[in-house]
Amino acid sequence: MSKELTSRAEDYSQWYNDLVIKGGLADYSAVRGCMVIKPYGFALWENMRDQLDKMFKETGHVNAYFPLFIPKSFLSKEAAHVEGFAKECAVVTHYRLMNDPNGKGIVVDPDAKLEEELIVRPTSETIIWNTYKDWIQSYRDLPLLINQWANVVRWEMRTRLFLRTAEFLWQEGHTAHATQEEAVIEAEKMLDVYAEFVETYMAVPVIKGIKTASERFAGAENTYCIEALMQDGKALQAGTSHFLGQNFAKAFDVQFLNKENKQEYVWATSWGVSTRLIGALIMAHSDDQGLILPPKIAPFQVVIVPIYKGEESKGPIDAKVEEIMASLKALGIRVKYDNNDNSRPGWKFAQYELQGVPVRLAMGLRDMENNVVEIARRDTKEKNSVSMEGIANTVANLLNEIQENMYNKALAFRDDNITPVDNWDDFVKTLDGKGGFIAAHWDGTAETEEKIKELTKATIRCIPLQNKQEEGKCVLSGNPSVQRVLFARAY
RNA sequence: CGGGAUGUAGCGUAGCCCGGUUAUCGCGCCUGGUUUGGGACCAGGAGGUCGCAAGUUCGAAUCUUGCCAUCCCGACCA
Repeated sequence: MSKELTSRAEDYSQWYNDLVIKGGLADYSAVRGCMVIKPYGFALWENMRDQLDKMFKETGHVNAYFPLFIPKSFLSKEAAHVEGFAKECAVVTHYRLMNDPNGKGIVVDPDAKLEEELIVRPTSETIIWNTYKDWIQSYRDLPLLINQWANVVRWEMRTRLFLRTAEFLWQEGHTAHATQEEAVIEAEKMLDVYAEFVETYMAVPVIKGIKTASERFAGAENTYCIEALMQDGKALQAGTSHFLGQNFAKAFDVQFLNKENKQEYVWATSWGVSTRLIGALIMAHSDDQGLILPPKIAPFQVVIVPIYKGEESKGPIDAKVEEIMASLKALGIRVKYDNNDNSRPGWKFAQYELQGVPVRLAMGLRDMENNVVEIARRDTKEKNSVSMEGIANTVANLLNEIQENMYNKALAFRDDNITPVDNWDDFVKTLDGKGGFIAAHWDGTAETEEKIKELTKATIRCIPLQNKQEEGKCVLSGNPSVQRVLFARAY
């Protein structure tokens, strides 16, 4: 394993790649644009997934699974939807291979052409709504609140580990409701679930808002989002929740009989977060020594490193550590004991810092004699000798403190990087210098939005929910505006 | 798909301009030993279609042409 990590200041992209690869989370694979999520990275994802899944179930949702393949004709039933996704779909055209009759190797059997091509799902709205059509007849069948954990494929031109891979893991919730009001409430509720998860568990502060028409999901009436800020001043869309209106219900003819015995189209939502969240986690917290993972979702919350002095010290140290392990596990703390004799303590210290393990304990003969243990926290890199008395509680309290500290630090950074701006010069200067979110007046037109994007690469990340209404002039056009919106360059 | 760059061992690289024994070095890996409080040391060892193909040449990692792949910057996007 390589020691050298590119520094954040030197090359931010390379720093990020190094964190992912050398931190042991994932790697590029043999397939262009696809990544291998390694066991350590997948353990992180599992912790995130399990917590989200719990929150979905607490809000009344159930899990199901729909096919990977979507008949081509389904995708084209909703006009905006196909428009948005057509350019990035992988297509299955054949179902069989054969030996190359002209030589060596294997070729696609031309006789095995599919009558209708299958699309590898870029998202599952169409196949799901085609199914819902059969599941929904009456208002008594509503609401239908289903989530699926799945992989999807979007054939992106340029990929980045976790942030944008050709295939990614995610969850997608798809709900059907009897009324518009109920569907809107659902979309907003799930946005709240996402925000709570990202802030409480990932320690990444987010801004809840709605997307402008041009940034909206293909086929949605309204897209809610949570936006996070990365350490390089760029924004990252961390999750979205869509109010789909009756668009998919109409496209797939999903009607129900209401209490008045009248046919109505159902109202829909969809919402999703993906492995991209791991990218957000990395870029929000890490430093030049490596990853810094929040205790609530870290694969290991604590690693214990023994400091041996000759063969004879191993037995006693191992025995003492077993004691500590038992007391930590009794409090539900995820702990790893690394008494691998092939690497030395210094190597292990550096390695676990690179991997972002929140707390490290080091136990040697010297500590045992004094009934203490060395405790080091990853977020601040502070090291202390603490008493073995009540060590489990000491660790548990420290884990909570780290979680809180990580959030507060990220929050302070985020808040310092929301800059109100009132004229075009400052807008450009702020964007090129400080970066971050810019709170500026916008005249509400797609033309201005597009123009700003062309000029600066900044997009409207969102119009914050419960946004303060105030009179102002658009930062570009000078036309009247009723509120500030958040601009930023984004991933 | 446009602009730029790069392909040499698992990873990172030297050599290429100016063709010439057995392709350089570091990390990692294997064996044995000594070690262990911040990325250990000694000794020995294994590992290569020099991205692929064709051409020039007595001779190609090196020159020429074509192809392929990857990365970065755009466009696109969770």
